[in-house]
Amino acid sequence: MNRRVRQIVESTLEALRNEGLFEGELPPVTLERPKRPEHGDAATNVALVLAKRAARPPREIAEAIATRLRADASGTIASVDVAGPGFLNVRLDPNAFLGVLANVHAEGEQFGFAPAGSRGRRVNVEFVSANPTGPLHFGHGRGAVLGDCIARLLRATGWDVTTEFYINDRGAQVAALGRTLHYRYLQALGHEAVEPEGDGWYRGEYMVELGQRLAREAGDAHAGKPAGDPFFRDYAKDILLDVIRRDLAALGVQIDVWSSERALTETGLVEETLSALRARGLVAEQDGATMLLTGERFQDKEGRPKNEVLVKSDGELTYFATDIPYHLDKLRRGADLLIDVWGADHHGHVPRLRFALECAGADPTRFEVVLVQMVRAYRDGVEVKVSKRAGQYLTLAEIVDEVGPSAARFFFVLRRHDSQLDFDVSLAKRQDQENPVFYVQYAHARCCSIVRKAREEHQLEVPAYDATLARALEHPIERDVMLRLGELPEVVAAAADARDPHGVGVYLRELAGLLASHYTQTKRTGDTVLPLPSTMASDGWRERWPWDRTRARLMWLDAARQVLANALRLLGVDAPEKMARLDVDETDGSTAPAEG
RNA sequence: GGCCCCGUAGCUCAGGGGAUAGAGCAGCGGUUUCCUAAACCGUUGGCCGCAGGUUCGAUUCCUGCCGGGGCUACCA
Repeated sequence: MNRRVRQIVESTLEALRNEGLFEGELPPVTLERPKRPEHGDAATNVALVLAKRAARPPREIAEAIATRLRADASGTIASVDVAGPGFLNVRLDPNAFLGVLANVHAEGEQFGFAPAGSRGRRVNVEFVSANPTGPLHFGHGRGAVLGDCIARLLRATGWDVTTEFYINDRGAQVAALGRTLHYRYLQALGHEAVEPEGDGWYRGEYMVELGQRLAREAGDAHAGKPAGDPFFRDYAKDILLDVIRRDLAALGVQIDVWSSERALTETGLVEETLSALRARGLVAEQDGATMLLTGERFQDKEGRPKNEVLVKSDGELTYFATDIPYHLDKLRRGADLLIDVWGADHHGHVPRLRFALECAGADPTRFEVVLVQMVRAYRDGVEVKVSKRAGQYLTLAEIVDEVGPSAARFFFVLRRHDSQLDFDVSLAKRQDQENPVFYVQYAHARCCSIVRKAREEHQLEVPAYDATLARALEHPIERDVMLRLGELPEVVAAAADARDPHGVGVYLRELAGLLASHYTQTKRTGDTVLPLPSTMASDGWRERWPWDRTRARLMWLDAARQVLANALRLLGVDAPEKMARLDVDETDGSTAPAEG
């Protein structure tokens, strides 16, 4: 609907340009929903933007535009006001926003999304990419959900999306994993075993279990092998990768491609890339290591120019050395754009990798990184502390199990990705309006419930869109809701563009809020969608009941239901048709968190 | 030291060049307890961390400072 208004404004501007009011390109027409209702249904500041170029007062330009908009014959615009410093406040013709219902009904599950089958540009979204050295921890969940939602958003806006997980199955971390398994395996066999030195091993309980499992499966068949034997590394890695797969699946995260770093090194692509860099004179030996020369681009702590290590003095490749060919490989496989979701603790590597890709001949603008800030978990108002040293951490699986995948996903997406997030586990479990997931899901379930009740108790189906019928929608909230429904495409586009689903969550809460207000308000005043029991208790109520309004509202409510479902699907959150009726079984002693 | 993120109502957070800065919770005042849940309506409450700058216009962009968090490996 805003699209139609925008088109009308744009063609108006074009006409005014032809008349010589201003020159050059059309300014971008931004339409916003005014905060104050008296400012109409849509407002634009184009006149203010144009004022300088046209060398005329903004209000004068606004008047010129307004005059033409008022003459528009498409039946979209009801009135136009010039206000304040030169805003154009547009009031829509009722037909225009009632038409939203027609669009929603026509497009159904596709409403808000790019047309199916549109072949867009190809994007590779890589996320999580945790070391296969243990179950995913709580913090990984945020990156996982963010990456998955970015993928969904891009798909919804016409991109051809591949999601990818890069397995760091080579190098120091998996070597430490192998040593750990060796140690725990010997322990499980009852052999004398020496604890690996320092922090070079994984202290988590899961490794004890893994050692016992190996001992159970193979007896002492592997007891003679040295700690560094690849067997231990691979055995542990394979099992833990399966655990990670399960953790992600439980969260509803879809990974299309699992990419092995080890396999990459075996293709020769790493050597190829190194030689290419060497051929360009960008590589040098320094202190026994092979370095990428970065000129003055990067500095160390003391501010001295710093080169980047590619091959360590012990002959091992750094992750940086394999990251370069890995990203080149993703581009070679046909991606027009690479998006990596990284923890914010890696932010220092973004310019380095981009620089290296550029050195290797790739287009650095095709490489984007979304940095996700850290998450803290709170239970009953106190932070859930973890001990990294003891190998104890809050696992993702634990949280998903506790609050369910829908709540986990919604909570991870509640804040912008570049803000730190406090995840209130107690709140995520609550079954009341305080809990934003419950609130939004309940709005959807309530729509379903009313539609269901209409069918079952009143033999009323949701009517097909009908402009005449739609005119029975007179409640002010109904109008607000229709305006908001029409905004879904813009909300989706903006979220996709920002690589951040957070705006969809905000939108959902606002829409759910409007629907809740409508429900409770009408219930209070008695003009509900369906007749209340008290109404039906009186004689002759059927003749007095405004059935057209009921049918109109069913049409309206069903559109709202559809939009809620579509937006929830974008976040991977369930849109239940019924809320499980909770009986009073709250015996876990959880009390409302006292903030303080 | 350098770099990144954040600072908006008592609390949790939206808004990211435009009009009188919003929501939820908490507080206060009312109404209601019947389409699935204690909700609804109204209302109080803000130097948008501070100071400069850019701009016709800054909460929004830039710089500096203050406060909070994080990163700063020949680990990933």
